[in-house]
Amino acid sequence: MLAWYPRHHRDLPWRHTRDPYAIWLSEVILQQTRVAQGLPYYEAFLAAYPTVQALAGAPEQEVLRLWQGLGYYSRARNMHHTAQQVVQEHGGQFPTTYANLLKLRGVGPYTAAAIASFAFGEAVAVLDGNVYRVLARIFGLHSDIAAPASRKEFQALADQHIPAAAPADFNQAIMEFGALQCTPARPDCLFCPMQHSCWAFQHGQVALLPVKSKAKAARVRYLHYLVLRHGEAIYLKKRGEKDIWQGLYDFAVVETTGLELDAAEVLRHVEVLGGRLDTRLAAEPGPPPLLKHVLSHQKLEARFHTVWLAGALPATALADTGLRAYSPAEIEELPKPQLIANYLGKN
DNA sequence: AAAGCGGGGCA
DNA sequence: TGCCCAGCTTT
Repeated sequence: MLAWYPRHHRDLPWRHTRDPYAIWLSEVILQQTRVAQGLPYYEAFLAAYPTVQALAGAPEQEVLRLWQGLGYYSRARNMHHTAQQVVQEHGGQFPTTYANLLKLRGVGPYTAAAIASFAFGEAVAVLDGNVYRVLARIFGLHSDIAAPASRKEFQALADQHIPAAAPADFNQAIMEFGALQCTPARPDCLFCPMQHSCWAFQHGQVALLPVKSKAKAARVRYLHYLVLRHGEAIYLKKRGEKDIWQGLYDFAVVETTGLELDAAEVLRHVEVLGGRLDTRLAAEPGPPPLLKHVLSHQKLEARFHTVWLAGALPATALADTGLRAYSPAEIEELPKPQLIANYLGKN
C-alpha cells in the first residue's frame, strides 16, 4: 500500500500542508463526509477563516451558515468552541500530541490520530471506516465493526503494522486504499496489489467482509410548518437543544402523530399565537406542499402551511416561541436545515 | 453499550 | 426509491 499510494492517490489540498489548523479543519469536515462533498466546504472555511484566530473570532451563527448543508451540525459548534479554546488557553497553538489533541471538543480517537500523525509525525494509527474495511478483509477479521467492543481488536492490528519511520504515509495510504481500491461495493480485486496476501480474496469472502450489524429503522415524524408571512417578512425561530438541527433556524412547527392537520386546526394554532389573518389574501389552492426529508435516524414528512397575517405577531407570542420576523435578505444569512433551504428555494 | 446526530451517492 | 456510508458526544 505504501508503494501503491504515490501512484494512485488523489491530489487533495489538505495533503499539501502541515499546518495543524488546516489539517484539523479538513479532518472535522471529513468526519462522516465524502471528499467530494467536503472539498468545497474546506475551501470556503479556509478562505473565510485563514487562521484559528479568525475562526475563534467569528460569530457562531456565521460558522453554522458556512456549514449549512454539511449535516451533523454539532461538528461546527464543537469546532468553533475548540478554536476559541486553542486561542485562549493554548496561545493559538494546537496541542502536538495524540493524548492532548484528544482532550479537544469534537476531536475523538480518529481525528486526534490524524492530526498527530499528519502534522506532528506521531506513530499512532488512524481507524476510520476505510481502515476497518481494509483490515477486516486482509486479515479475515469477522468481528462486527459496528460494535464498540471491536475497536480494540482493529486498533491493535493497525498499531502493530504502522511503521515508526512513516506513520503519516501509512495512515494516508491505508485510508486512500480503502476509498479507491478496497471499496465497500465492487472492490477492484482484479487489479489489487494486495491480492496475494488478502485473506478475504483468497477465501472468496470479499463481499462478506467487513461484518457490520444493521442500524435500527429510522422513526417517522410528521411536521406541520406554519410559514407565517406579513408583507415581505417571514417568521422564523432558532432551534433549541435536545432535538435535530440545534442552532439552526426554521418556522413555527406543530408536530403530529399522523400526516393530517386540517385548515381549521392550522388557523387555531395561529390564533393561539395572537395572529390576525389577512383575509384579503386567498388561501393557496389544493393541499399545502409536502416535502420528505431523510436523516440517518429519522424520516421527516413536512407540510408547509402558508399563512398571511394582517399585522405583526404580538410581543408575547414572540417571547413565548422565539419567533422573529426576518426579511428575505436576513433569511438568506441565517443557517437553515437543508429541508428549509429546499422549501425556500422552491417557493 | 446504545442512542442521537445530516446529507448525499449509487444501483 | 431504497440501501449504504460513518466519528463524536451524550445517555
